[in-house]
Amino acid sequence: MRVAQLAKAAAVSSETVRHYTDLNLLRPTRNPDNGYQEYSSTDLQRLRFIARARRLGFSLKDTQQILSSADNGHAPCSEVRDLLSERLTALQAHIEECQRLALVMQNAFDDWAGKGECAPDGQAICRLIEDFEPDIERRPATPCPAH
Amino acid sequence: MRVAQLAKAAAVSSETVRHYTDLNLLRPTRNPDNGYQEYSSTDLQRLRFIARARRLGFSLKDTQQILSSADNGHAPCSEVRDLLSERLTALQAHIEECQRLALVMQNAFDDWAGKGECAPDGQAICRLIEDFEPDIERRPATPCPAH
DNA sequence: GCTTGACCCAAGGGCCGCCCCCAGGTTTTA
DNA sequence: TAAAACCTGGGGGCGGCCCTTGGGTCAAGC
Repeated sequence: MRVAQLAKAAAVSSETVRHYTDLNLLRPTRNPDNGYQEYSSTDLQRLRFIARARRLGFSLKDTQQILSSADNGHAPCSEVRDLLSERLTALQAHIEECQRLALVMQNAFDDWAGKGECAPDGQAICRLIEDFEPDIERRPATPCPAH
Repeated sequence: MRVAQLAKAAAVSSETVRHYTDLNLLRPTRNPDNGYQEYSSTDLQRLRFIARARRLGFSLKDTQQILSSADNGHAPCSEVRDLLSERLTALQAHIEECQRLALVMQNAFDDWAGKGECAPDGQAICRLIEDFEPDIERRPATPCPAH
């Protein structure tokens, strides 16, 4: 199969396929006539595996490690279990971090409901923010997306 | 003040100060003798403002926009409120996404508790992952960190 | 046979918010 | 006076792709 076919079969983008190929997660052969990448059904299996692993919260690096374990003939299953539990713990910490931030934001929002506009006086930038100082907060270890 | 002093006064790193300076969020003058950056108390105010805004979940781009509003003599407060509510909504969506993922991971973990090792047979990579397909899942709009 | 459009390639930059390194100049401290 | 601590600009790196540039290739319709 070629890039687009493989991508479609695993419901990812062609760029993703190329990216994984660059990372050596997929190992296509070359069509000597035109230089195109030729993917096998093994590649499809690997790609689907990667997609599932990512859905389970593994990083690409995790997946790389798991795959190379398997490539070397080791059963990666206990490794996978350990990794998953690590990732789950980290994810839960991340969620709590985000929830704390959401609380801070909600509090700020509520506090501000009654305050009026601040005129720019050449001193203050925006009192809504300047006057707000949340309870002692630590930097999130895993930053929450501000997007 | 110089970089390190300013950084300390706002409890951020010198690199962060330099980064914000590159982004034109801070506007130091130059000491003509040695070419060092000289920050004013206004810069300190701006830096503290930025730090607070970030603690409230705003992105640097948001903050840039708010500051330039203020620079242009507009009171950014209503803008700030709107942005905050947008960011809060996005954050809540992100949290829910992460919670769904955590559930999937937890289910996977529980499901796997009873399964044994899978021997590498040249076909399966890791049945634990390959056999697992979570309930119909969509790609997270805001990806959760797998680290 | 020729165009059109869909596909393919490699290489590189962009996103975000910094952190870290380099190689060299300056200032502060002991 | 020497060491330690600071400063400069420029560049690369993180993750996981996405997008662009500037080509080459291929299938289908006229």
